[in-house]
Amino acid sequence: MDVSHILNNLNDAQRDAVTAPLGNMLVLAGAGSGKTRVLVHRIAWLIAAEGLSAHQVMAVTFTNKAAREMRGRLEELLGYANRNMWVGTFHGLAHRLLKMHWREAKLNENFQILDADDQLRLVKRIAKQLDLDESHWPARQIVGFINAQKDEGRRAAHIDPGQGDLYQRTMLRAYTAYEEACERSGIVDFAELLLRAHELWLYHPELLQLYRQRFGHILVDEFQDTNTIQYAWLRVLAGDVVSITAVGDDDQSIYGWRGAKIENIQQFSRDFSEPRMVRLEQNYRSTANILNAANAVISHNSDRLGKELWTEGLEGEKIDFYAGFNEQDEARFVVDEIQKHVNNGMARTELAILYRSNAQSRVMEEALIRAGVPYRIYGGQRFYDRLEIKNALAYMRLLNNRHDDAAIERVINTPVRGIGAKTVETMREYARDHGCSMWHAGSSLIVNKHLPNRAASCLEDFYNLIEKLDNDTTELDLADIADHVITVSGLIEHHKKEKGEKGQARVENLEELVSACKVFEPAEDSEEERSLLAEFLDTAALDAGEAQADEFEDSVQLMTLHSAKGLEFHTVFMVGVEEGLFPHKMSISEPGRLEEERRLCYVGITRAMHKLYITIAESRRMHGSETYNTPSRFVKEIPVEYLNEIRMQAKVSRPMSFGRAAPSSASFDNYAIPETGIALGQRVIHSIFGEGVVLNFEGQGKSARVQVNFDNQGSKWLVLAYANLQVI
DNA sequence: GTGGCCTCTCTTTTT
DNA sequence: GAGAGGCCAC
Repeated sequence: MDVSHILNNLNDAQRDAVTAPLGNMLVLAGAGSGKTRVLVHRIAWLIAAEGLSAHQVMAVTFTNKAAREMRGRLEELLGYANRNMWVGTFHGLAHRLLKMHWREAKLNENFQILDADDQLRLVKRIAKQLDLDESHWPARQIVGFINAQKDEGRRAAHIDPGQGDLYQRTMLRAYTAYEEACERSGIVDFAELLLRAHELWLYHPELLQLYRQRFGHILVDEFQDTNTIQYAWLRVLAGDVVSITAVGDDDQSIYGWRGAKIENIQQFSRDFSEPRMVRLEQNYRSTANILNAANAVISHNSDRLGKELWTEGLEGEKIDFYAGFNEQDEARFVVDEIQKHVNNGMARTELAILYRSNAQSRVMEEALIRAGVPYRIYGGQRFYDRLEIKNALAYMRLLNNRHDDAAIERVINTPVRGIGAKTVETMREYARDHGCSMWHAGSSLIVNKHLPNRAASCLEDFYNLIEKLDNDTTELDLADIADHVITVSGLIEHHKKEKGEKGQARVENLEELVSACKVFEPAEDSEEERSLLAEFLDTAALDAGEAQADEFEDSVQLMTLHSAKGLEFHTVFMVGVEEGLFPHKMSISEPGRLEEERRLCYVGITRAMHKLYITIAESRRMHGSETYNTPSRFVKEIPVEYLNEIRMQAKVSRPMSFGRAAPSSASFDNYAIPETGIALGQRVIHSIFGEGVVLNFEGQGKSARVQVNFDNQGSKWLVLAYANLQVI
């Protein structure tokens, strides 16, 4: 077979990795060194040259986006779509296994996935049952504990209750109750997917045997992000039978907070026999300036495996640094620059705005909308995470599985139908006492007449509604089911009544859900026949639903630094690179977490191919109050020779007036800012042109910002606002 | 049981 | 600044 097309355009190191004989291999791949390329080409090589069938290859990634990308590139290279290949996220593959072997995993056939939001609600209810005071035992903390335990592969039963302090024992009680609740209603959270899949191997050697025989080779992307349970799952599956190609970069490990262990990279060499090591250090993505800046930043981390990226590429432009007066000004600068690039003919998809936290996207969005620039946001509030969508999905889940307590809790009284807290609490108690689901509890309560008449009849109406929905939709296709559900349940009506644009948007989202159902296609590789509804619900839980958006419109890309990993853009704007925001203030005090932030910065810088902008806002409104920020320490770690600081100087030569007391001649130098006592012009820190001018002044132990605009006639400067008097 | 109004809190990243 | 929870009047 001619395999030359698989090896064309690979450098020596890449070719080494691609053509390595079957066996364990660890590829340390720096940013932009062709990591995905190596993975995809290696799979093609294994099939073409090593004689594996697609059926025998498993490829694991972390995000659905990465999985889709890999599938797409494989199809391109192989020339056909691969239906048998197991390509997916850890969670997706675990889910697939559990669906196929639900009996062995001791699950209901219809088990549902509990997402983060529903998990938090469930834990809140449990904490209440256990009489745990919210202020002492925040539900978030309990969730954190439970997930951390699961990530380490520990069930409640594995933890010795005799050991530990009050904290441990309390957490353990909650964990135990939580496990029972999930068990009762047949729901499985994200971490549980991995844990159960691991236990499937441990408790069912015959299954393990089967899969060990089946898989000839496993490839793992982003290996530095594997956590304990994921590593264990791979380790057990592989045994000393199946070989693994692990690709990773310790400098890009950014999921420590989720239990990821960089150490797994070192562990790999110890656990897997005779691993071949390949280092990919030549960067094909970024210009030398960008790469040097990235190298300089990351070199401040200790405990690195050691790797220096180099490039044969051009030096390139310097990194532009811009300090905005506030977040509005920062956004305006970014959008102005974007428009310049677009006017020069650049595709908008080649421009990305990257930020530390989702909350920052809004200001950028508003500025883009004002300028009429199409954009697309990844992540953030996901489609399937929206309140109204989750409610609609909860109804659909009930059609699929009446015993899904999380779904019942969500919609039993949404829209309101006279089933109040009291009734629901009675149901919970009954369910707890009898170890049954809420649905079961409710019907028992009705039959045994344990409820006040009015409550009973309201509850009965709800049961009739669900049964009727189920009956009416058995013959319908997915989109019609969704349509039926949102109408008959009264959800549409409910949101129409909401005032303001919000209700309208929610109605539109619900309609969008119907459209999503219309175009939904089940995973091509279903090995068991399952209802389309069930498949849709699983997809909604595991996939963010980003594929819905029109991917092909030419739009500027907005996303968090985390979700940018693995992507590249011609021009990148890293915004809000301020101390306290990035690195985030929650991470500054712990050296380990600070280093993770720095790796995140490294990831951000290395997304840029040709041009990088770093911006900050000196003052930023966050959560309703103003904060004052200085450039991030990471900016200061970039040697100045790679930076170009953009500062605009205000040159004001016209007459101007300061509020009521208009000066007769114009110069900043001779006036004090009213009410502050600061003499203008003592020292202009910096200034910015926009609609008007914003000036920062400093002197006499104080600083101030003044916004100056033309008056209506455009002949006089007027001070519009002085802001943010600050003692320094 | 419902709905309006108040206060309080919590602020990161994702499957 | 938004969302959740508490409180109160109907």
